[in-house]
Formats: sequence, structure tokens, C-alpha cells
Amino acid sequence: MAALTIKDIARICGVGTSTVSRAINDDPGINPETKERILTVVEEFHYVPNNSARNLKVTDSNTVGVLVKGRNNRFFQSMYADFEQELEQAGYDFTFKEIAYNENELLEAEAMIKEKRLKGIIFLGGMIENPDESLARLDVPYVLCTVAVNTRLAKSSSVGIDDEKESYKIVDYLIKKGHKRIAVIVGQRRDYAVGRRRMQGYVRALNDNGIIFDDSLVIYQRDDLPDYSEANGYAVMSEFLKSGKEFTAVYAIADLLALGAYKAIYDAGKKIPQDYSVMGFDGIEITKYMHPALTTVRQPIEKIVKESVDIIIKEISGDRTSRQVYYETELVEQDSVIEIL
Amino acid sequence: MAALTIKDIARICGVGTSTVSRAINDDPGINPETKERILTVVEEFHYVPNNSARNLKVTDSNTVGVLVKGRNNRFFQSMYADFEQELEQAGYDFTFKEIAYNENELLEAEAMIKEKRLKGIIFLGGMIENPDESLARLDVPYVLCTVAVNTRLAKSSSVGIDDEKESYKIVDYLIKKGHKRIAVIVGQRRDYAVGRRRMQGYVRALNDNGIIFDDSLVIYQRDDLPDYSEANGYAVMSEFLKSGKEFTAVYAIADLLALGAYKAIYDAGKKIPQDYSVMGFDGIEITKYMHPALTTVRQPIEKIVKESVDIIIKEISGDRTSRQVYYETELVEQDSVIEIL
DNA sequence: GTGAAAGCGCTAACAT
DNA sequence: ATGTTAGCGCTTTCAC
Repeated sequence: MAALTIKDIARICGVGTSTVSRAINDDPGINPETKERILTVVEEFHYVPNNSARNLKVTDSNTVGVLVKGRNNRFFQSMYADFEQELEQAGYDFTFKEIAYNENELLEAEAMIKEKRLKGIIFLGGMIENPDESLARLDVPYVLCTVAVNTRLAKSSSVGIDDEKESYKIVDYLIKKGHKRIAVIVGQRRDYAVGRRRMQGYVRALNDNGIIFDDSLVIYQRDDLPDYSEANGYAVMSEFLKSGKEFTAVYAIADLLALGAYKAIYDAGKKIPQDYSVMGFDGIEITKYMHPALTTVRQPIEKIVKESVDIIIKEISGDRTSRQVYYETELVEQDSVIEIL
Repeated sequence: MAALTIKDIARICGVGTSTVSRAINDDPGINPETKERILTVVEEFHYVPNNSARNLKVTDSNTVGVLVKGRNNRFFQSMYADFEQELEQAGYDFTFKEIAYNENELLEAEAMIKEKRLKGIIFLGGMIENPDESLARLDVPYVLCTVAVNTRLAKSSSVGIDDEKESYKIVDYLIKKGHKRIAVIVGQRRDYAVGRRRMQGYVRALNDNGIIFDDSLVIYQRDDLPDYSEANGYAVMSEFLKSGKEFTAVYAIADLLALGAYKAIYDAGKKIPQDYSVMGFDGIEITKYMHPALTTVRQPIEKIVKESVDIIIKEISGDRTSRQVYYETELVEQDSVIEIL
């Protein structure tokens, strides 16, 4: 049961290793009969090539990596199928890698690039500081897809939405529906990524509508529960309801938080939207199945993915122009918001 | 920007490659000063070792692989964190790999084993025919974790639940609550995996309680929608409701299907549980946040994961006894079932 | 404590 | 069309 190598197959078939290599890699310059004979043996002995050896040797991989910050993030996971499809259609192989929030995406990216000889890499999610500088040392083109950054980008391509602006849209919508006391479930206290941007949009919308910002309506996620989870939304909303603060609407900066908030509100014996209107952010599929269906803004993930792939391919093909593309979200009016007054 | 190799670092530091290797791998037999000097250079030049080369050379990996059948399966994803924790605690590295439903797990397993020099592999989910035979050629120990099989296992270790029995439990519970006309949302028409087993439990529970099986109450998932998804549950339940069949409870063989069914029922202007009781299967977290919270059976994922890891470690350590462990689910009585009559 | 050198399994020149 | 061979970048004896 010792692992078979290409040499073993070559010996068994009485051919050279390169011929075996040609057979298993669909190389054109090989006699079809020889090929078939070899493949039969490969099949019979269940020979499986060692990818490490192949990766080590191969110079021209044709593979694009997708490096996802955060395991188990439903929003990003909903994009995987699109990435697969787009990359496949463009003739690229792909490899996904999910890393934990506390892992360093830059190191991981470099490791992936070397290990798999990537042609390009797409960063999905997370927060990268000064990408123009920190990512400059990558050997291959990269695209930041829904990645939060703290600087204006010049050299780094990016695709996503403007979180501040879209957040503004939500709050403005609630205000237009007559809401003045709008609670908001934001990130953890020191969230400098999307949570912060969405919070900023909230504040600006209030200001523009002449509503004084009341920080007692700001609900921070707990740091002892998973970020952006139902459990976190439930915990903080339950607590907030107990505080007795007056409000007519609550805006959760992620749909799953809203789902948790729903339960907290029901537990308190209140009704949505009659007692409290609720809005979310992201537009994940589950919002349709919530009861009542959650009014939210939907990120155009198909467009975001397609553009990310388009850019990485252009860059791989030599066009190193960096582009920053922002898409608008779509306001999905469902049943969780009521007009008041 | 050409990729740095260990040779480059060695040259820069004026040492041999093996010394660099020792430095980056925390090898004990190295002068601490030399080590520090090398690591400084490594840091400065952002040298990242090539994992393919390392994997190729290394014989003793200490890595366990987890091969997941099905991308984006929320039930399995909820187990990842536990796997990580258990394996880490046991001193093993791990690597996850998700493959599509139509990919061959056996081939993929062999490739993984070779590429990463795995010490053992855990199959998560899916359906494997005749594992005793088909998996015999793997070079390393393996455990089937929540994998459906069509034979009695002798050589293959497995951990999971008895789907038939647990399904029986659910239906029996509904019957004890007075329900006689119980619709069931099952797998696609030719599902030979867990869907089939759960269906069998449904039938047996009816029989044992003297209720005649009525196949017009069996609702098959559509094959043009994702398996076990909210969308599928919604679509088939909507259709079923239109048919006007009489029933008082519906049992969905997966929680997400139940979530879809909820919406279908609401859309029809009916109430849960007053008009229809609903039960699910799996006990994923979201069931707590559904409205009303879904009564379901919860798979003891912590136990399942822990036992899987324990077994693989024992087998790796030389104890090749094969074990088949079945856990009971926990009936989580929430608010979606009402007693009738 | 450190360096030289062999070789992991494969692919890609280069011969033939 | 096929075989021989050189290395990809690393770890690991084995000398020193």
C-alpha cells in the first residue's frame, strides 16, 4: 500500500515517466493507444498524482485563488458558486481558502501564491490597512472584493459597495417613513471595518434630516459572541429592550443580527412591524423566509463577483490599470417596516 | 519580485540552507543567535516557504484531513469549529476540503492524502457505497462522520446518528400529539442517502401507530432547486398547499426545508402551529430564531465531532479496531407543534 | 552548531 | 512519439 509514483506506473507500463505524465495531463503529443494503455493501468492501480510535486514543478498554473477572511460567513459563502462559475467560464482553475479573522491574510496570500503558483488572487472580505503599500509585495495581481480599507486606493483594484452611502440610504428610508427614534445595532465597540462605515452612514442620514444623534440608541455587538451572528443580535437587542429606551425602528447592520433582533422583539411580546420596524443589510436569502420578510438592502453579489473576476483576468492578461468599482445596493422592500405618524 | 527561496535567505545570511530550514522550523539544534539573525532576515524580506516543496519532502505531517461532501452545507459548517478545536487540542494540524456533490470523494481523498501526507482522513457527509471495500485502498485511517452508507460496516469506523430511528421518533411524537395526517417533505425522488432513511422512519412510525401510509402526503424535493434548501421547502410546500390535501402537521426532514415551509404556510394565510404543526430535523441554530421557534431533533454535533476525532486519533496511533458509534438526537420542543383533539 | 548533498514526485526541455 | 534528464524548493541525513 506504499504510495504509487509516476515511476511505478512507468515501470509497469514499460514506458518513460514523461509518457505517463503526458497521458495523465492530456498532452496532445502522445500516441492514443499508448495513452489508453497507460490510463488503464493508472485506473487499475488507482494511481493519483502528487499535487505537491506537480505544483512545485509547474510554472504556469492558470489558477486564481480566493482568500476569504472569516470562516462560516454566510454572506461570502453565498458568493462562492458565482466565483466558481465565473472563473471556470473564463478558463481558470480556482482554489478557495478560508482563514480565521485573526489570521494574517497577507502571509496567507503569499503562501498560497507560492504553493499553488497562483496567477492572481482575490481577497474576499475583511479589512486591510493601506493595501497600496502592504500588498505591493505580492507577485501577482490581486483584487479586493468587499474588503474594507482605511485609505483611498490608487494601486489596488477593488470591487464592492460604498457601505457608508448604502447605510445612509437605509436610515434615510426609515426617516422618510416617519421614524425619528431609530436604534442601530452596529459592530463591536472597536470595529474599524464595514461596521464603522455603516455607522457613519447612519449618523450622516440623521444629520441631513435634522435628527439629533442619540448615542443611547447605538447598540454595540458583544465581543464574547460571534460577530454578526443571530446570537449576538438576540443578546444585545434583548438587553436594549429591557433598558426601556424609546424607539420605533431598529436598523441592524447585517441581516443575521436582524434575525436575532426579531426573536428578542417577539420575546418581549412585541410585534414587527406594528410595534417596531426592523431593517437589515446585505440581502441574504434567508431574509425572504423571515417572518415578516425583512426589509433590507441587497448587495448585488453577482455583479460584484463578475467584476472582480473580470478585473483579475484583465490584470493577469497584462492590463495593470487599477480600478475601483462601487455598486449600488438594491432596496428590498419587504414586510418589516411600517410607515408611522 | 521573483519569489524568494530558502537559498536566497541562506545566501543573504551567509549560512547553509539547512540552517535556515532549522530556523524557520523551530528545530532545537540551532544556535539561538543564528536563529534570530535568520528570522530577522526572513521577516525583512518577507520570505514565505513554499508549502508544496515542504509537503513533498516531509514524511511526517501530523495532519488530519476533513473532506466535506457538499459546499455550503450549513449543518456541516456548524461542525467545523468543533473539528478545529478537537484536532488542535489533540495536537494535530488539519485541513478542510469541500467538494461538490458530484465529485468523487475517494479520488479526492487519495489526492489529499498524497499531497498533504495526511495521517488520517475524516469524511463528512455524503453517501459512500460499500465503504469497507471502496475505502480499503486508502493508505491511512479514516472515519465516516455522518456519512450515509448502504451496507453494514465491518472495517470502516463511523460516527453519526441512526436516521431511521430518529425520524421515527419525530413522527411518533407528532402522533402522540394527536396528529394523524402528517405530511412529510423528503429528499428528491431518488435519494438513497439520509433522505431515504428518514423516510423509512416516517413509514415505520405510522405503521406502529396503526396509521395507514398515504403517499399523497409525501412531498418530494424538486431537483431543479438546491437540495435541502429553504427555496426547495418553500416551492414544494406551496404547491402542496395548493393541492388542498388535508393534513394537520408537516415534518420536513431538514430544518431549512421547514423554514421554507413556514413561509409557504404564512403565504397561504395560515398560522403555525394553530393551523399546521411543523417539525424539522437537525437542530441547526437558526431554528431558535424562527418564528415560532421550530420543534426539531438536534444532532449532538459536539459528541459526533469529538468521537470522530477520538477514533481517528486512536487509529492513527495504531489501534485499528473499527468502531461504529451512533448517538441519539435530542428532541427540542419549541413552539411549532400543537397538541390536537 | 552548521553545511553539503541527496532526493521527495513531478514536468518540461531536450534528445532521439 | 517517446525516453532521458535536470531541476522545482524544501528537509534531512551525514559529515565536520
